[in-house]
Amino acid sequence: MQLTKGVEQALCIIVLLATQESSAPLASDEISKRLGVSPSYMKKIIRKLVVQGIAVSVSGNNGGVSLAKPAADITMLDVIEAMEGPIQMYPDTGLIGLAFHDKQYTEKGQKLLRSVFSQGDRLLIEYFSKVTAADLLKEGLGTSNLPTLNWNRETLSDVIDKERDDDK
Amino acid sequence: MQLTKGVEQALCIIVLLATQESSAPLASDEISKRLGVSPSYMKKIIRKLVVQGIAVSVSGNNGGVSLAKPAADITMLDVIEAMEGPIQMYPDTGLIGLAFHDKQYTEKGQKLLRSVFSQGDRLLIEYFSKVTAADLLKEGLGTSNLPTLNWNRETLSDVIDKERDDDK
DNA sequence: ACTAATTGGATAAAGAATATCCATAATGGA
DNA sequence: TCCATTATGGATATTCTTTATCCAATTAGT
Repeated sequence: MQLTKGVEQALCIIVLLATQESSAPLASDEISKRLGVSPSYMKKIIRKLVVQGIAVSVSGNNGGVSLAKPAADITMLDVIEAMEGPIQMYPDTGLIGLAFHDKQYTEKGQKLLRSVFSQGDRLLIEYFSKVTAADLLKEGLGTSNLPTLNWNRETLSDVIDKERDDDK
Repeated sequence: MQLTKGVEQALCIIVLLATQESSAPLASDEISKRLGVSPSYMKKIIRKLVVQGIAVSVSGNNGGVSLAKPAADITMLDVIEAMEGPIQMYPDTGLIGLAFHDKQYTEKGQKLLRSVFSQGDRLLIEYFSKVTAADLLKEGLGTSNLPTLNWNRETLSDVIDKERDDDK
C-alpha cells in the first residue's frame, strides 16, 4: 500500500525539468548526480516518463530530456502511473475460487470484491488527476512565475552554495 | 500501489470464520488446507488478525480461531491495516532535501507533498472504513441470514463436491 | 567518416514479500 | 499427570519486485 521511491524521484525530476531553460534539454547524468543515484538507473526512470508522454528525450551530443508538455498538463496521476502502471489495488489471484468450490457464489464474490476495490481505485484516480505539477510548483515556490536556469551548468555553483550552508 | 495477497487471504479467512458455527473455533490447519498454503504460514496470517483485534484464538485441544466481533463491526480498513499496517502512500525518503539545497523551499515542498498524499490516504481510509465484512457477506451470498456450518468437519464433503465438479 | 555525448535495452544485485520448518508454550481430555 | 492438539515465535528458504549496473545503439558536431 505504498508507492515506490520512483514516484518521489520522478517528482523531483519534473521540478528540475520545469525550471530548466526551455532551449536546452537536461542531461540525465546531471539529474542522477543531483538525486544521488547511478546514471544508468536514472535513465531507466526517465525512460518511464518518456513512455508515459510526460517527457521527451533526444540522444546524442547535447541531448537530454525535457518536459513533453506544460506543467499544468502533467497530473500526479500521470506521474504515478508512469512509475507504477495503472492504479489497481486489488491483487486478485483468484483465491476465492480456490478456497470455495461453489461456482455461483465464488463468481459473485469475486465480482463484488473487484468492484469494491475498483471503487477505491477510482477515488484515487479522481483525486490525483486533479493535482498538477504546476499546482505543486506554484505552491512550493510561492509564485507562478517559474524561475528558469540551466541545471546542466548550475551544478558547480550549487555545490558551492551547499558548502557555504554547511560552514555556518 | 497494490495491496499484498495477504489482504485477499485475510478476507477469505473472515468469510470462513463468519460462517463457522459459533460454538466451535476453527483450527488454522483447516484454513490452511482450504487456502492452499502451509499451516505455519497460515498461523502467521491469523496472528495478524488477532493482534488487530479482528479474531481471537485459543490454543489446545479443540482450540482454533474465531471472530472477535460481529462481521458488521469489521471494516475493510481493519483488514487492510491488519495485514499491511497503516495506510500511508508516500514513501518520503527526504529526497527533496537531498536534491535541492535550499532549506526554505525544500521544507515547503516536503510539507506540500506530504499533505497531498495524506489527503489521498484519507480518501481511502474514509472509503474502506465504511465497507464492512457484513456488507460483503450479505451481497456476496445474497442474504443477510448467514448460513453456519462447521468447517472443521465439512472438509471431506467439500472435497467430494470438488471431485464431482472435476469429473464433469 | 570519426569522435564524443547520450539515450535505450539486457542483465545483475539488493531488498521485500511470501512461505516453510522447527522448537516452545498453552489447553483440554484420558 | 501425561498425551494429543493447537497456537506462538524465531530462523530460514524462496520468489518477486525494486534498484542499480553494464554495454550496445543513436545522434550531433567536426
